[in-house]
This record gives sequence, structure tokens and C-alpha cells, in this order.
Amino acid sequence: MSLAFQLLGTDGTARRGRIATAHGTVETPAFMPVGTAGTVKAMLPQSVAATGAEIVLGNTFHLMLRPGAERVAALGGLHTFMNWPGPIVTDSGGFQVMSLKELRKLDPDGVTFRSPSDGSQHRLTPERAIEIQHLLDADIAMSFDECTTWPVEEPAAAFSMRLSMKWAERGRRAFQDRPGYGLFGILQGSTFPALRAESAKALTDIGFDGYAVGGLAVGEGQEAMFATLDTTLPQLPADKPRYLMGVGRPADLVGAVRRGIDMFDCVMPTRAGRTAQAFTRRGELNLRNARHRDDPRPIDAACACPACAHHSRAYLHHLIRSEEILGAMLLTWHNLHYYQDIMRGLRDSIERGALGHYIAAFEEEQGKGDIPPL
RNA sequence: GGAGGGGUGGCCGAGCGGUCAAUGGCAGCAGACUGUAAAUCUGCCGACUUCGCGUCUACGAAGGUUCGAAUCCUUCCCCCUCCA
Repeated sequence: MSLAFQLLGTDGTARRGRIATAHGTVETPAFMPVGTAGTVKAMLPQSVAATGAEIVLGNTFHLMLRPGAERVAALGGLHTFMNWPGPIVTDSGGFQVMSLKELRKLDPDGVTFRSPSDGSQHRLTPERAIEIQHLLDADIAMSFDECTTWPVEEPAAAFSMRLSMKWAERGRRAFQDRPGYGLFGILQGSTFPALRAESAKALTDIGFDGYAVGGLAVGEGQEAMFATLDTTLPQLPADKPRYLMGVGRPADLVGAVRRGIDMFDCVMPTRAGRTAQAFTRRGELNLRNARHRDDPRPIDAACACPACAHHSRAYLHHLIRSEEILGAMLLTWHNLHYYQDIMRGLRDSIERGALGHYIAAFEEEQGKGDIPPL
């Protein structure tokens, strides 16, 4: 247990902090781009850093299958392997327990997966998930859990959550404490306040370097997600970072930070970028749409990313229509840059005690919608 | 000149007597995407439309056979291959 978290300030329930890891510090609230298979898709590591991201996420399950955790370790660990010298967090494979439901068998001890690529069998237990994350050299490791599906009946959610809590305890025992490295526990319990409370107590009793809220943004909707955060976050220790897993859209990030979340990861900016969607200060844009065909304007005039600095919507539209790789690259870059702009804005306004103003301005501008072409 | 093959919705291309406004693919028009089985997936895609298994016009052209034809017959037009 030696991942230092410093709480630098607060504004209401929102927090401004700093995490010190073996590979550098992370200013929070932070958005962590998803690099599942050892790459933030369509981005060079240095480009990811250029957007302002300080930490990226890798995945235990995917890297275990290919190229293999032992191989990554032999090649110097994930930082060296993917040339990302900064901090790395790794998901435990818990999300795949949900997303690969059809390809896995769950038992009290762990989960047996069939590989989506070649059908081969792979076993993940709470202990093995930690071992793999050690091999990958993740600065922040995550407990192996079962990401509970939604909707779910309360008894099933309770059963699933309690299993995850047992696994969290086993993972905690397997985790080797080293300076600059930490292990986070993951809360479950779906949208049931009593289950979330039970989960929070179970994890804080065990004691982790940080606490993640899992099992949200799986279909319950923003209102239910925020309601769950409202009742759950006060039960977590103030001196540890809080990570909302798999979230989200810009408005989700803003609302969750206001409620006291310090960290996020989400495929949204990268995946949406590869599928033609751009997030902007004035809402979302689908660059595949014909209306951009003759538009000489940038995606977002207020954005400093390469896509907005040097290229028109018409050109981006052309690249996407032509299935040119550069289209996916530029839109991914833009989305990640905009996400980091949001995080910078949130951190800055919390420091100044002006979060309320920031959010009001954010919501007003988002609500305006895109400026129509002349 | 002779022999053979073929002309199908923006394009390519199935269909070869009814259940065909016509399989697929591409292009086109939209939508979705939240700890990545995702550079993916879904819907629409002749015209009209009260958006309904409704009406109309359609499978080179014109006739014909048939209860019924994109599918069979006749003539014509055009394209391709091979032989002279």
C-alpha cells in the first residue's frame, strides 16, 4: 500500500488531487484513455501524451491472450513494450466477465474464458489477475470482479457483488505492496443503495489504495448513475482516489466530478472517433453526415488539436467517407484532446472554487448545439 | 459472314412461370457506440404515400402465349467472345 494520493482542494463535493505513481504523477480529476491491447487505437503514445493525458489504461484479459503477460514482462513490462513511460492502470478482466458473457464460465473460484480470436481456453482468478498485472508492471492494478449486468434483480446483484467482494479480498492478499504501486477495489451492487453501501464497507474494511465504482454506465442511464454516486461516494474514504470505471460522455464526466469522482476511463472518445463521431463544446457531430461535405470550418474553432488547427470538416468528412486511416486518427486525437480540455477546465475551476460557473458555462454551450454553416 | 453468350433498380450482380418492387454486394441517407470480440453494428434505400401486407410504374423495345411473365415464344435494337 504505497500509492500516495494528495487531496489538494475541494469545491463542494468535487475534489482536486494528485496521485504519485512509480512512473509519474497524475493530476486529478483525470481522464485515462483506453489502450486495451497495449495501444490507444489510432494514436501514437506521444500523441496521447500531447493531448494532456498522463495515464492510460491497459487490459489484463487482452494482454494475457496476446501477446501474453510473461512475454510482456520479459520485454521489460508494458511501459517499455508500448513505449508509454507514464503511469498505467490495468483493468482486471472483470469487464470481460460481462462483455464476453457468451464465451465464459463463472465459478466461485474464478472465470474460464474462451478466446474470442482462436477459441482457446484461459483461466482468470483473483490471484492470477493480480499476478498478470504485476507482470505487466501496472502502476495501478484493479481487483478482479464481475461487472454486474443491467437490468438485474436485487438478489442477483447481491450475489454478484458479494462474489466480487470475496475476490477483492483474495486479490488484496495476492498483491505485493511496492512504493509507487497500488491496488484499487471495485464496488458493485448495481443501482441498489443498500448493496452499494455493503460493497463500500466490505472494500474499506479490506483497505485499498483507491476505490473504483464499477457496474455503472451499463444501461441504467445518467440519472440512475448519478443517484448511485450521490448515495455511494460519501461512504468512501476522503483520502483515497475514487475511480468511476467506463465513463463516459462529456456531461457524464462533468456530473461525476461534481459528485466527487477523481478518475475515469472510457472507450467513448477513441471508439466514437473511429466511427466518425466528434465531441465538441457545442455537442456531438457525426462527420459522416452529408451536411459536412462542403463545410470549410474546423470541428471546433475553440480546439487546439491538430484536426481542428489544420483541417476542415469537409476534409475530415472526405477522409471518413474514403475510409482513410487518417480520418480515424484525427477524430480520435480531437476527441481525446477535447476530453482533456474538459478535465483541465474541471481541475482549474475546482482550484479556484469556481466549479459551479464552469459547469453552468459547459451546459449552456452544450445546449446551444452546433453552429450551422453559412 | 458463321457460331455462341448476354442486356435486371445509381453501379456490380442473383433470379429463370406465380409467394418478385425483385437475393447479395457497393454507392447513397440516417442512427447507435460508456472498465473495446468494434476502422464496428443497425435501419432506410423505384415513385407516390392517409407510411398500411396501399396505389402506380418497372427487369433493352414492341408484340404474343398464359388465369398469371423479369422468367416461355416472335421480331427488332444494342453489347461481348470465338471462327472466318
